[in-house]
Amino acid sequence: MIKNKKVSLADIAMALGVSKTLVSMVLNGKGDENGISKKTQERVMELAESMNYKPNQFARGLRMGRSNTIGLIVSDISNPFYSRLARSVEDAVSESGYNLMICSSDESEEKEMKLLEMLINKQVDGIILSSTLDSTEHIEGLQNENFPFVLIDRIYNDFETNTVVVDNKLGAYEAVDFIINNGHKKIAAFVISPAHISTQVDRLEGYKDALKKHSIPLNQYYQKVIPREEIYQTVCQILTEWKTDHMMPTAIFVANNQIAIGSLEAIRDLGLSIPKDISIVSFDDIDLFKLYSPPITSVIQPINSIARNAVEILLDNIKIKDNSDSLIKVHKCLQTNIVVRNSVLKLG
Amino acid sequence: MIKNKKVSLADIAMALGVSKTLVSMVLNGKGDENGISKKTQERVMELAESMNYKPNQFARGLRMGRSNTIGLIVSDISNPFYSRLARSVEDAVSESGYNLMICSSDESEEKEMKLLEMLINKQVDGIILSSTLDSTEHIEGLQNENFPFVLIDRIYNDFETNTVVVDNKLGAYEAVDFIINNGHKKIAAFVISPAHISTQVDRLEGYKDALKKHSIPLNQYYQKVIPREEIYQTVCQILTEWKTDHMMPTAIFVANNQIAIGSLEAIRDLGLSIPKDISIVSFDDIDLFKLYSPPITSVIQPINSIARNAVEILLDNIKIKDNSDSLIKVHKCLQTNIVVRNSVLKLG
DNA sequence: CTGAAAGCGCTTACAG
DNA sequence: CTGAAAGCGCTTACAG
Repeated sequence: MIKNKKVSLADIAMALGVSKTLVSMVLNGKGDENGISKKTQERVMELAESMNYKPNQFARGLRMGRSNTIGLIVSDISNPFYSRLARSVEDAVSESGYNLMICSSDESEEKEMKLLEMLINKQVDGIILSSTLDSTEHIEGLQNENFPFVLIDRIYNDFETNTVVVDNKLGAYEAVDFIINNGHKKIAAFVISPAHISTQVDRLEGYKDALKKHSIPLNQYYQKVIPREEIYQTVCQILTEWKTDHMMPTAIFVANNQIAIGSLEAIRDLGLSIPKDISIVSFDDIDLFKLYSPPITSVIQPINSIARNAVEILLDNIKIKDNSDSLIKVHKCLQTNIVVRNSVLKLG
Repeated sequence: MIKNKKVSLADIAMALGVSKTLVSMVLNGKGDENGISKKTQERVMELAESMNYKPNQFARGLRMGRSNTIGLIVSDISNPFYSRLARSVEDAVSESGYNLMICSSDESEEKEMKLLEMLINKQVDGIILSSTLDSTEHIEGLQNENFPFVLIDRIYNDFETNTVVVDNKLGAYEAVDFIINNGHKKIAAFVISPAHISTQVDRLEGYKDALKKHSIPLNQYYQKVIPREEIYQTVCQILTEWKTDHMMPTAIFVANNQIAIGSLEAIRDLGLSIPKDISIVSFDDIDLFKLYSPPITSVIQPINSIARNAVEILLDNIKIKDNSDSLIKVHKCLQTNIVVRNSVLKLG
């Protein structure tokens, strides 16, 4: 039975004929260190239990300045990558007795800043952020105020803070290297807008590195930024353009699951067949890839590990802040894995 | 620039040489009704702005007894149906100035009860709940205490409260009717565990109704509850069993997207082809269905509308509670749509 | 071993 | 038109 009638510390103290101080100490596990007799402690515990006492979180937060809540900002919680990430963060965080507030920034810098402000205003104890911001100005602000946070998924080269990422460059490199090793030379890359996001920049870098290593000349014409609002249409356009120009690549490296979905649709609707007409490898693994025909080769991110690491670092930082030691910045760079399926044609 | 240095009402009052009362009134838009001069109001507003004043939410919450936060409990935020729902709820709620706390119950009754307690303890102003609970005991508890909440997706027949659902029975009926109209007679139904959940019960009802209407005898052997922990294995087993028994149905109605994914995989791995060997229609539309070959016919739920309705009802209830009028229970039953693709074979 | 008291920052009767 | 004061429920020095 869930009770709503609010029982307060005072009620318990009153009923027991002791002070609120004593009750508070006992309930917070500070009975022993304050030398409260075992008997008294037991009486307090029992009564609190039987009265179904729950400390008022507002009073507690007001007094202690902490909420036991952490915030998570991602671009869109309905994107399967982020919803899984959120799920892992939720689990990790709640194991440590924290609650989670999940927000979607919609890739809008303005919205993200509002969200950041809102979370801080709600006095979350820390934030895990996959930022859409182009400049680090606001994030540096957080840092200067010693506010605990960790950047995941997307980071900034020129700015030192807590980060948990995947080796996007290497992951992309391996994917494209795999394509090349299957005999391909005309390989395109699709990156999603906004193209300044580090994941997209790094994956494009990895793509270029792989081509370079195999002495395949880079071709701007094969590097496309797909606007996230109209993926399908844009890919159709590009494909048609390539076709009329007689410049159709034999393979495409897709840097993100959303572009992959739109591309798969476009490729199918234009009557192209994978991998006969065009090979494809995508970043991010989603259910669809395993079940598509043919199954799509893709680069898997260790989502759970990203979440666990981020939470661990954040919680450490929150604790350190409590002790007012100085914060040490930590970086985690996790490895991706390539799952080979049947979307790349063996050439020659 | 995000400021962390906390500016309080007292700081503003002090700086302006007025009382906290006045500042509080002005900032809460009660300046006019308390006859504060326009000039004073302006001075307060300006200073608050320039000092970047943000009211302390704990103090506010403690004093007013509300958090401006609402809770959402679903079984799993990483399930695409729920992640989209959560996203819509997030949008709707934030338009009204509320924040959202999303939690996953993992279909565990125990976890759900803890989550419920936690949210109430955090004093969320209301809860939107897709409950996994078999009995309504705890939910009735909430109701008795006049705590604002609305049940979505999953409901209870024997218990009157706010609900927003989809017409699961009709949706399933239409799907199965569609299958029958394509000439099928041996039609199986897959439902996910726990089978007591209203969505699964209702969809199975709809399936039965359709068969009855067309005078097709019901066959227990074709009605399967698939345990959510091992969907793929179970479906493989069932399919093999049907095959050896020479009882293979010509079509399957799948009551949930998770079973659909596992079933598609099982069907493929057993070398069966859709729709030649077996036809399939699923509830819930996910990206996969559109892109699968063949594309899967499915029943679409109006996710955004479910979310919007639930939020509207909840917020109304929260307001009513503030006015301490009595709460009126409202029920919304939304219609599903069937998207016909190519997963059902035309027989005869 | 235990308690009285202050104070976190806000809102809201109440008083003038 | 405006302010002094109480109180929401907690934790934590401080005192004994």
